[in-house]
Amino acid sequence: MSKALLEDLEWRGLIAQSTDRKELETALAKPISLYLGVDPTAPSMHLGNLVVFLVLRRFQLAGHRPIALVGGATGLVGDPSGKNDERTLNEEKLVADWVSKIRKQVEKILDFKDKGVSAKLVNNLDWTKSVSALELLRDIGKHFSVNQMLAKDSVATRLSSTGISYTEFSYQVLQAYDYLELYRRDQCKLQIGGSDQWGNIVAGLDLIRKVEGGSAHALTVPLLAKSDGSKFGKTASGAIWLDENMTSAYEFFQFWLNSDDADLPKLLKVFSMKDRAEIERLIETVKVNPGAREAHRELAREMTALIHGQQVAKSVEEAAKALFGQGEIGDLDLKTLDSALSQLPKTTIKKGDPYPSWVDLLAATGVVDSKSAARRIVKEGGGYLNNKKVESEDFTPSKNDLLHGKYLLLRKGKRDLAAVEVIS
RNA sequence: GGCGGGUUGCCCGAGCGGCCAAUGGGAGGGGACUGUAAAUCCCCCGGCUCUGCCUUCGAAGGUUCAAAUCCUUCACCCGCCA
Repeated sequence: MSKALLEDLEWRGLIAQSTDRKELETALAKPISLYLGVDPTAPSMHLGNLVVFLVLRRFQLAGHRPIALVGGATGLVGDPSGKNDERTLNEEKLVADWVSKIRKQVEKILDFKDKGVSAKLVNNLDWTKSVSALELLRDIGKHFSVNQMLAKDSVATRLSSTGISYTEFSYQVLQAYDYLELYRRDQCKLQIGGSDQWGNIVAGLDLIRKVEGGSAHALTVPLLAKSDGSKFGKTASGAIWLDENMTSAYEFFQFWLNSDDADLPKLLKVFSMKDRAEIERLIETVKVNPGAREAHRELAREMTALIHGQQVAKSVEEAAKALFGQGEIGDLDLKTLDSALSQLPKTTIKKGDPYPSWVDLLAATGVVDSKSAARRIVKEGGGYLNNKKVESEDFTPSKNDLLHGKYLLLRKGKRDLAAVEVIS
């Protein structure tokens, strides 16, 4: 079991670094507890976080017990890893709010009902907040060598550039303490994380060895990049978030569907829970018949269902199918149109009110940033009403343009859609 | 502490009194080609009540008919010396 899991992770390209492979294999021969932490630095996790959480899920599926740690405490301090500048501290209340939002997302990814290896969710604030400064310095701090702390990449990088505050410098101590705590209370023997977490994780291993004389393990996952080397999981409008209010389910689905063919093999391996044989089959379809985008679609379905639920995934896919279909948009029946448009950003206008001009409408729906941008788009032939190009800047839609007497479908470019609904 | 260099639009980076909303590259956007892909080619890329007007060149003052460009003060960064 242990060997198969590690081999699978290896094949998927999900192992960046680990402590001694043989020992890790041995440890994994029996079910163990392992943990993964996220710091609440935003109201939602994004695809980068998801990668590592899916690895945690893979461990759970292989029979191990996952502990998801949300860093209510560490999030207040700020991790210097991978950051060029000191971060501004967030309000406690805000962080607490983010913690609760992230919790909900974690609950979708891991199985909390599994009888044997039910997942567990913890918040490091619970054991950190009552520790006094003196206790921390005497009981924990004593085991840290500043020499070693300074040598850590995250710290060294900052020392040679913009500097680092005592607060962020102490981050690794807190994270190490987390590992120790989980080692003690849950016999947690493995911590996983993004490859930028290696230093922090190792700090924990050292602490466990010094304080408890115990041995624990570490495994990191590579940071994901696209085939062209650019950062993965970013679009023009920013990161792809798991929160529906930040990245709609429709956008989320479209993100996968529109992925570069060249990235598909990697994406499938990293994100999909499908087995190796199935993934290899899908990769083959990309080569044989790329235009069909079967693999894109499968992945989009799987990911959307995981994060937004089966139902939503289905309706979002249907919406895309209807809106991008070959036929006349006006031929869609009202029911299909209703549900398709419900997935899009929408603005309303009151029945009887004068219709805004074409340019105003584009700007109002948010498909373009400003009226200037809207004019530009129209001039360039990138504005479409009900899937028909409208090149005149002074055009104003009218009642006759309404679909089923209530909708206008706006589009910028090839796939940026929005809806306008006339309400009474 | 002393001397010198820097801070420009999303990022990098020119400009160094009027011709500057500001050269060039990247990112991004539109079009063509396609498959709601990539590559390629063409075009665009501060805002608005758009033949004009308004706001931008670290911050605040000042000189001038006119400043991103000159002067003063402040903040931050980077070198060299102590």
